[in-house]
Amino acid sequence: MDKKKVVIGMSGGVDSSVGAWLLKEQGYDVIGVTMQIWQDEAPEIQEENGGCCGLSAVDDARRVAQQLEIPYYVMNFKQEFKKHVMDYFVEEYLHGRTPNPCIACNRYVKWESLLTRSLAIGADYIATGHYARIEKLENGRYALKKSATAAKDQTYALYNLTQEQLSRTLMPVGEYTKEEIRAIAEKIGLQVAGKKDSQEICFIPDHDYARFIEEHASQVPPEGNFVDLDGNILGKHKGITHYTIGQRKGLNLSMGHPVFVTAIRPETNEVVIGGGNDVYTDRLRCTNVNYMAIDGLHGEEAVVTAKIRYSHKGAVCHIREIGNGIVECVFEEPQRAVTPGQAVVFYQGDYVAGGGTIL
RNA sequence: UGGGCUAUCGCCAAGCGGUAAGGCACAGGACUUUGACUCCUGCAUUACGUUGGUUCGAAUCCAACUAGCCCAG
Repeated sequence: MDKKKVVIGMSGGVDSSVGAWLLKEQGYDVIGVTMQIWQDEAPEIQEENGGCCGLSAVDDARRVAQQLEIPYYVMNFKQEFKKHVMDYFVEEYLHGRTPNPCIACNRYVKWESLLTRSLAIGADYIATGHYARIEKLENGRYALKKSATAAKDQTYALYNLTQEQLSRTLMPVGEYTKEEIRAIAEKIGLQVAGKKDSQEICFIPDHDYARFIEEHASQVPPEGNFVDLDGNILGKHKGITHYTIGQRKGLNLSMGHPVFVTAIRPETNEVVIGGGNDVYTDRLRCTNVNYMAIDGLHGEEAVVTAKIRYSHKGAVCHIREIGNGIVECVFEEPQRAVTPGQAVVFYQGDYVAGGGTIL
């Protein structure tokens, strides 16, 4: 009757800390691990970030592990992170797309790399402090289910996990609300109870991602023209890496009414500008689809609720395969700022049916 | 160089003798485990092309000057 061994990724934040405690309460043999992913050693900067990737983390996480009396290790995943998250991030922007680094980090670093190494040291599962639940459905597939708190649901950023990964993952905080988690943290005396939630891209603390791209790309796209939908030149832009679909701020265009980026054209180095209504579309196509609750569409059309960004409330749409692994998604109501590079995630009820990368 | 018009915040633009609207842009903040969006706040040194004049008082009336535009050439 050996206890099941689980490795939990600890960021030093409230969620993963309480998650570790919950697992221990549930009778698991818990091992705490913090993933070293990008930090250079600049503690003072890191203090600002908590949560998912803030590796200021290490000290906090170690302290929590000591308090919970569980073994604790730091694992170095800098190479994996650089390749799958940072390089990908830069490359996407250079092609005029808008990446979601958290999704890539989840699948390739937090899961793929951490799971592999955890299994290697004899673990049965890995766990994280994400607000999501995992269930094995009647059809035999594993699927993410929205967390108990809709407001904190994090299934969107996890849609890309594989069946194998899901089958070996535990998400202990998914059954609770953020308030309950903080309450537990206080009850068991964790110092991180009041730590602020993380936000912004973790590896660009100053939020100046355009500069980050300049520093990490061999060459960056030059200045170019802002053009309207008819092709008229409206002004100069600073390089396509500075923009994303739906963006309003920073364009420095005074048209008398608000204007937004409606398209980015890497081929001509143009950024297309339009009014508020021009940024709505009722359809999109996506690729690299990962199926979760279902194993595919099998040529059938399906009606799902789709989220096109982390904070999107979700909208009803019809999806169908159109060949080459591409899925077309037609919304019943036009959606604002469908953005290439971002993820579209399909939900059937509270379950993640699948998702893909917007083209 | 003959006739006419216009000059107000970075851009557009109210104001028509009584003590500088508004929109856009911009800045700061809030929201947010991606980028955005959205929301809140701020944003014309007696300052309204310049110099004088008339008025208790002018961005608002007058004159000259300067600049730009339009018609005539």
